[in-house]
Amino acid sequence: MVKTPPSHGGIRGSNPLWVTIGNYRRLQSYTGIVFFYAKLPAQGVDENKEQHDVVLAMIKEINMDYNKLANLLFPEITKSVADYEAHYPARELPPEAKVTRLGPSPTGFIHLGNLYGAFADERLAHQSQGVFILRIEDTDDKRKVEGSEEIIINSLDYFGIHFDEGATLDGEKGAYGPYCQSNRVALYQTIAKHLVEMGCAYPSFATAAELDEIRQQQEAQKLLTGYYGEWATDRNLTEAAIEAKLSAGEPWVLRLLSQGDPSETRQVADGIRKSVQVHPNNMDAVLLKTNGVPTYHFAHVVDDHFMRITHVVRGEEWLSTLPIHLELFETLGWQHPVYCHTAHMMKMDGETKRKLSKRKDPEMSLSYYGEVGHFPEAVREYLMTLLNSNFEEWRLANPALSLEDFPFSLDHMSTSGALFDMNKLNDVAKDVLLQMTEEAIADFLIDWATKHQAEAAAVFTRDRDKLIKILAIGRDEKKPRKDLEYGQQIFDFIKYFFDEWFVIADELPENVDAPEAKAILADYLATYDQQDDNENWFGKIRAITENRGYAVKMKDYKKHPEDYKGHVGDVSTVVRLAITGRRNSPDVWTIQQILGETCVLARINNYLEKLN
RNA sequence: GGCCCCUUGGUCAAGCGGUUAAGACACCGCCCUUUCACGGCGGUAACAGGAGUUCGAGUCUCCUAGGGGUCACCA
Repeated sequence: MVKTPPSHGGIRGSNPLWVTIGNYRRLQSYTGIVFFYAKLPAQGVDENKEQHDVVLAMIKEINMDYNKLANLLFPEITKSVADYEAHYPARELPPEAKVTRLGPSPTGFIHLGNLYGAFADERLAHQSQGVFILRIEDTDDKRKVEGSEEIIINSLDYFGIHFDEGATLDGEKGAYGPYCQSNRVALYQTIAKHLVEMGCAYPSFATAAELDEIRQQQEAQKLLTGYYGEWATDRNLTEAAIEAKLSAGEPWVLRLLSQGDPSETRQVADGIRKSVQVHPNNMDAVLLKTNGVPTYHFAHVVDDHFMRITHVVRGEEWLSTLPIHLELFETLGWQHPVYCHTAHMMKMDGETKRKLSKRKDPEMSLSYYGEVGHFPEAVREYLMTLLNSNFEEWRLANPALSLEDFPFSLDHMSTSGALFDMNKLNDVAKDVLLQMTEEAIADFLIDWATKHQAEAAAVFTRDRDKLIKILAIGRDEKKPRKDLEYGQQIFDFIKYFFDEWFVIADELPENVDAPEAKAILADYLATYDQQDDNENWFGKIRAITENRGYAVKMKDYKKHPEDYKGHVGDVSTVVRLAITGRRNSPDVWTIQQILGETCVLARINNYLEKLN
């Protein structure tokens, strides 16, 4: 049998409601103003004059008690809510300006999914002449990792996410700080004290063992687990009992005295999902932990109110605790921000998809992308294709415009989780790199190698001009080459240009055996001239092809393969193999121009020897 | 298990009651080609299932199923 929530019987909103405290039952407005008061087991209100007077007296008394309790719990707190309202005035911004914030907890780990959300925050704010804030949510000591703030800031900076306000590498910036939650405890406690004064929060001394006991009973009875309703026995603690426990030094947490009725259903507007269905909260959620530091739920509400945040972008895992946040905003009489719950970025795990996990998916870590040298512009471009469904279409129409020119909008965000697709990222990268100059790519590579690829760093730095020439191959044409993706890939792709890493990696083509290859290379050496232009050079290839019985035209070979030893591609592949060590490479003549005569001849001679 | 979110091809996704159900990536084939790449042409491949509303449903309703998330003094 489901028990009726014992602590209320009224309807939330503008209507008053019943609340039970200890042996008393009272009727109050949802902002905490007490109208009537009666001893249990009263089930209704007797409105006769005599009782009314008694009630008024009791109200006076109980209000005194709340103030007394508040002072007992928070003797140090002397400021009022109004003081803070004055200290953090409304922002002076254009009407459409959005104020957003990123609130990472300093665990030192930040992954692609976080970047996805951060990018949305950033676009929303900066596109509307708003403000983008970095707030460090360090309310859990256990999770704190030394130096992780720096990692977070640097990782985001690498991907072009810059903040207007909040924590920075050298101190804090902005008038709504402090921006580390651990430095805002006095503020949280002031609001907490206010809640106690209103009779909307109370100290709870329940130990972990007691909570566990409650949970087990609830499970046995197949009831919803948690500290709520009549299970929340510390709601009934008398003033004397509280005082005794406090002076005995018993640890306590501050809990919300929830007044919600979960049997109701509400639709809440959401920036991304249009509307989500929730049931009002009835959990007496912990507001302040034993150490006086707030939980996320409380800190979020207080901070986003006083930092004057307009839009909260966060993952859909927060949907389930949204009712707690809504109740807090309402109880405090504050307007809540526009919630924007994003879909999770997913990953394939065996046969099924799942949310990205910091523990299981190190390769999703932003630091990983830096290590293998993904270009931030490419990652941003890819992320935007996931962020807004109409972005690819826009990009097709505006290939040269900056990403910042794209009108990002919440309306085009997906509500279902997207699988991260490395393939697509690399494809996007090719186009992005095409828009960059070779110099910019080279400088990025040198910078990347310096940090993550020491052996390449020395060579790239020494041969920067050569590197630029290599990167420039085939980019000027009407149909430019697109084979550059990310640092490590580019390094592997161009290694053969440098003697440090040059090796013969591939086999001869099927149509050519070793003696034949030697003959071809001998012919090639005999007429080799570094001064040849591309046309002359290819004329010589054609001559060798014809003289040795290969088809000069691919078409001829395909028609009558039996008439030839092979085709011109086979001949050039032998030469290519000698010079690059690979069967696949850009135009051989261009490569020779970059390598220089000495190097080309040496490589051919070495290969000839190898063929013996 | 309760509650919430989600569900169009392998992947990302258009679609807002009438379409031959777009496009991109990947894949396959052909063409071009001194290789690769690029490019061109073509192809395989989808509305989770079932009822209902309607002249007509991927689009609206309900149910079912599947996936995901969440149920802490973690965020």
